[in-house]
Amino acid sequence: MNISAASKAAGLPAKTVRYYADIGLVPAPARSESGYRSYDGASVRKLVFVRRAREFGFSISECRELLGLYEDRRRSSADVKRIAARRLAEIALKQKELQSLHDELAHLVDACRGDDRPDCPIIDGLGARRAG
Amino acid sequence: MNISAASKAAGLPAKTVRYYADIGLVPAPARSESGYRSYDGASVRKLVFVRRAREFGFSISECRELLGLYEDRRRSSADVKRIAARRLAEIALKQKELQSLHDELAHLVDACRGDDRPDCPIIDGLGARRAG
DNA sequence: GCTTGACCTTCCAGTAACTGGAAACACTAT
DNA sequence: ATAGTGTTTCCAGTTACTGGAAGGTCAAGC
Repeated sequence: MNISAASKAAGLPAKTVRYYADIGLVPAPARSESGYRSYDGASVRKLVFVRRAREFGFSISECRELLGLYEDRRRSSADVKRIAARRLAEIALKQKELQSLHDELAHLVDACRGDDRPDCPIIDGLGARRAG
Repeated sequence: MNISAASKAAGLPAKTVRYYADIGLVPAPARSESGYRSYDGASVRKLVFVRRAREFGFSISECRELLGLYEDRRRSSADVKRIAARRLAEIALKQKELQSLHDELAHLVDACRGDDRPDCPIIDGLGARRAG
């Protein structure tokens, strides 16, 4: 399996597949005689795992941790749950921030007539923070 | 007003204030005889404007646009509203993504006993995408 | 006048996680 | 033989800063 087949199977760009091996996130693949990278099912499964974890917003360094646990037959669920719960808390926080951002900006957009006149509550609203 | 006073007034690190002038986002400030940057109220107002816009998630390039409109006495509300509405749509999309991410990860965390046993729904759930 | 310390300057490098592109080699089909 | 596609390495660029080194400036205290 050359890199483009593996990258298609994993759902990642070939560049990214190379990159993940370069930084040691996944093991460097075997090479053909001519130097082509050669992938098997196990490598692809790891790449899928990493892609999924990245989609969940885990950082590369968290992916390293998770991948370690993924490969370790003796890992406890507790370790994994700890990392996932931390990530979940970050997501919840991000959601709250995004919500207040949305509300504030939506308020400004609503207050803006959107016509040709220079008077604009959005610009005014960006100029100074209101209480809250 | 030296840079640290201006940066405090604007609510930005001094490094960032320098950076914004370096990339031409705000005009380069006047200099004292000894080469110190010297800020006035107008520069500070612009910096506050940029800080606020950045807090709203506008990119530097969008800030450039908005700042241009902010400074242009003849700008129409429509221009500003268009940029803000686009940003609002992006925020809404991000919110939806974050929500499904949250739900899926929360589901996995709930399904995990979090004990010492190696059986772990989170790890399993990262390995393959379920329908949905 | 001299020192101390805070503040200022420029410049270079690093961060996260890739992505784009050039130059050159390998493989396949015609 | 040649064309076209796939692959390799390596370097640079992206975004929006941030950290740090080396050195100049200013005000206060002795």
